[in-house]
Amino acid sequence: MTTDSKQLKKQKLLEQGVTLLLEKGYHATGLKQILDTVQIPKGSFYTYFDSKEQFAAEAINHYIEPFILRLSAHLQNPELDGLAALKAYYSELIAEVAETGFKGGCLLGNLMGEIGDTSSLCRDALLNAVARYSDLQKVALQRGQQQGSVRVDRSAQAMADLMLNGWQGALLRMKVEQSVAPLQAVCQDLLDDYFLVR
Amino acid sequence: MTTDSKQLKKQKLLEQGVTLLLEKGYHATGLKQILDTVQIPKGSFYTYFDSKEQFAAEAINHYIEPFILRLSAHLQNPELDGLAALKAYYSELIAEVAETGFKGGCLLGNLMGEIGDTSSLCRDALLNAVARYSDLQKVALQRGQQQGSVRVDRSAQAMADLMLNGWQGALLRMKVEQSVAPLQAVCQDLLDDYFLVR
DNA sequence: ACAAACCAGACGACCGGTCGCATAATCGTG
DNA sequence: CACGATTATGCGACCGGTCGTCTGGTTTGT
Repeated sequence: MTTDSKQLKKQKLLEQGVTLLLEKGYHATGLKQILDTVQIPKGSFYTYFDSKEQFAAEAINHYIEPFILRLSAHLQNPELDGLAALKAYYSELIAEVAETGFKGGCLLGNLMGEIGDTSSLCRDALLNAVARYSDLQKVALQRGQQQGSVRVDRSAQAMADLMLNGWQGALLRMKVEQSVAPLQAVCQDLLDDYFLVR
Repeated sequence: MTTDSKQLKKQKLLEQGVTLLLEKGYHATGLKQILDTVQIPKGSFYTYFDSKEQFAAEAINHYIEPFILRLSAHLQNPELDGLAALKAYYSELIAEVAETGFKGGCLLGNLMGEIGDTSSLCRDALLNAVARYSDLQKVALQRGQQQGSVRVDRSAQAMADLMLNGWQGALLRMKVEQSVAPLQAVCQDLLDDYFLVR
């Protein structure tokens, strides 16, 4: 098999892996199920990945990339200041999750809860992904501070972390309440009030 | 077997169940493991519970009770106003989790993430538990509002939800960062700043 | 013809759940 | 009260299924 098509199959595995991990979690997702849907024989799995655990770690990185790109895109929109970019980004996310029926939530949050303290491999991947994501939000807030829309008596990093934590908690609530209301609430509380200049 | 000793064994099952569910999650915890540690034969499990799922639902209720009692206790301390009671309560939780090595986090949060959108039985239990817990925090904040320490331009319920969501998100961060810093940060951001009167 | 890559199937372990047998408790009868 | 018959209960062994992982025969490419 060519190196190209191998990478392509690996990509497909990760893509489907993200979907299933997001839908059912780590332990409830079988490798067989992932392999079947992308038509890759079970015996071949270990030519792509060392183990299920390492597969999940790669899936984590594969998952976060689009989110970073999308937030970056909003940040490069010259019409939006830092805070407005964040608002636009989260509005988009809320609209999307409403369409998909409140399923899944965030893979990062789900795996942090399920295996964040039992799989060191995944913990490292999660740490890295969260750090990159958090940094980007920090940048957005920093810009907002420079532009005068975001308060400066709290560090951008602290506000980014609060936003991220509140969002993760709201995603959990969304799951059980089957509603985007918690997501809207946290965005409103933080982006439309707490983060504003006094 | 007497009804009394049966209830006692059921209690033991729930106790150990909570411990293991908290430590490893729903799907990674086997009934056998729970039953072995409390010396109850596997065949007897279904005289206590209808299924693993229903067992988890009961474990959820069994888990949240002590937290409600503890927060209630702080609220009944006449020396503390509503906000101070919340601060004292969360300080206690942080101190405890630091001693236990950042393991587990919150059973409610973990199960919301793992099975909150796949097990309707557990979802109902989670909804109920979260509602009771959230209500109690709302009461604390309401009292703080009456006593003049908590801002009144936001509803106590909204602030209670924000606190709860931020706390859950911080617990996830704690797991992967192996540190109580996220917990302290969210408490400080909300209880020492955002919730204060302007 | 040979090496490398691939993959079917098997492996042992464990899952949640069931079932029939052994034991215990209750009852009927002398 | 004694004792066999009958019912109720407890539980170890087992069910079909799935798990993640490994191995060795087969295919592929050179």
